[in-house]
Amino acid sequence: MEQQNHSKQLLLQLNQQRAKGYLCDVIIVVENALFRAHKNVLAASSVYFKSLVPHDNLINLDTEMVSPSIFRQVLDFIYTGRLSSSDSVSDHSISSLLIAASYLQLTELAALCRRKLKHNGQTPSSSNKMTPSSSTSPTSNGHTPGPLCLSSTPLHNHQHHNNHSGSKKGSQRPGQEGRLREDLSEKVFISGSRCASLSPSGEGRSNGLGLDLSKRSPSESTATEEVSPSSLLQSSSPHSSSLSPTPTPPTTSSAKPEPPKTSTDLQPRAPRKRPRGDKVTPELEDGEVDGEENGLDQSEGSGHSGRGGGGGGRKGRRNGNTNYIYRQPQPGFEPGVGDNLYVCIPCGKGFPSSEQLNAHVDTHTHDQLYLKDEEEEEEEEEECDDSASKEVKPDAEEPGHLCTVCSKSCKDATSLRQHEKSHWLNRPFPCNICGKLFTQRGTMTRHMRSHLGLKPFACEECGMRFTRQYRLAEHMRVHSGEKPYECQLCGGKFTQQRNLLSHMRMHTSPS
DNA sequence: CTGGGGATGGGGCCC
DNA sequence: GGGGCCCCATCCCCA
Repeated sequence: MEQQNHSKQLLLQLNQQRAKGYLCDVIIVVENALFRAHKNVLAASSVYFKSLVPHDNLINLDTEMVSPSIFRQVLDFIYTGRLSSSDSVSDHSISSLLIAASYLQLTELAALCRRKLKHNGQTPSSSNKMTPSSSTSPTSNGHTPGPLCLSSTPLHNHQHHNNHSGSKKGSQRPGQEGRLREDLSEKVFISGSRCASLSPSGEGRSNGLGLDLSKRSPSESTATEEVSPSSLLQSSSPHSSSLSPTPTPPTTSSAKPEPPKTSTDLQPRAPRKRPRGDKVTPELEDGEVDGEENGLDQSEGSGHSGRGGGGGGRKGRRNGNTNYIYRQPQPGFEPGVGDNLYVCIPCGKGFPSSEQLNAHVDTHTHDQLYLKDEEEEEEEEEECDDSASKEVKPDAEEPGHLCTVCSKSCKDATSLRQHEKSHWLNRPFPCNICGKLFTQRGTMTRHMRSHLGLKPFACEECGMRFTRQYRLAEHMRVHSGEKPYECQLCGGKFTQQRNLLSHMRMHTSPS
């Protein structure tokens, strides 16, 4: 007994889910475009993806090998077994597809392309150099094989992933692992910079994550094919910057040399049973993007944007401390509930399709982005809108470089400018993943790292990793036992200044 | 159950 | 852009 159309129906369902972003657990970045997909499907179709998806939730493809339009066809093929209509599949397109298929080790697609070219009288030789059979496998590290890279290195030897596996099993000392990871992280950053320079727009700005944060107009962003719902949301921002990959070889979110899969893997020898109970790791855990951005996973809480869910979940605690300008869900709206899988972060409205979301996103005016965060700032708002938010004047006439808003004295114009940014109501730097807005690019970049799990700083003692060097230094006192902060009232000593301050509040509080 | 301490994550801000 | 620091929030452990 056999269900005739079982596989066909299954694939159809998967493709429909992909279209909606439902349960998609990986994002493939190709130039300006983001493609959401299912790891299982990719792994089942491509040896290349199979080597990457277990470790990475964000895969950056080499734009020299595959363009967004081509990858779209590739993805369509993976999910349907068919190529696009013939009109769009010219010989040139087929050649490009063949290159992409070879690069991605999609043997069936590559064979299909070769047959097609042969049928059309073309010789696929030029592309054949990348065919799977020629062992041009992408370097397993995911760092692009590139046209000139014909390495047949076994995937497991791949430095990047090898590092991963080694670290998990403790075959490597935590410290060594940490150092290796750090190196890898740096490599990624370097590659990001390099790629930024290759950005066609010329405006490419590396965000330090290997992602080009070049500003793009909403129309540009929304026009991007297959952009994930979350990225669409980000794109809705006037300052939207589509999450564009740097034209580098498949760099992956793995800039993080693969973080431990679970919190327990990070377990320091001891301080705690787990680093943070509320947070497995900041990695882009499977489904995190979907869950948080699409509101699909209600169990995961409201996520970064703080919409819905009442602040539950791992990061709910952050809600009280965040200054989302654009976070309040519409009353009565429950993101991700029912068919409204596409949620607009700014207003919290849900839509059943990306098209409807896109249309809705366009209705947000520029002004909406600059809604005041706090009512008490209303008075300042006028000043800021008139002066600071437009262009902070050099303030050369102010003797002490006084802030026009709070009269704070700054040592020079640069400091003043930076200080005045704190008064700006607009936050020109949006996170492409959760949509949160920041006053400084550096803060946004740091925030993005938390999404992507980039933790360059590793403790050599326990292997625990941090996003900030300062945190690592702070953490090291756990191992050294150093307690440099002493309470002047009771003599209590603390490893961290903030805990001393917390302690001091205990002394000073009425209770 | 509660409060204090230890430890960590994230954002703001300044240098 | 990155480093450093501060602050807030939170979680876990333990007395």
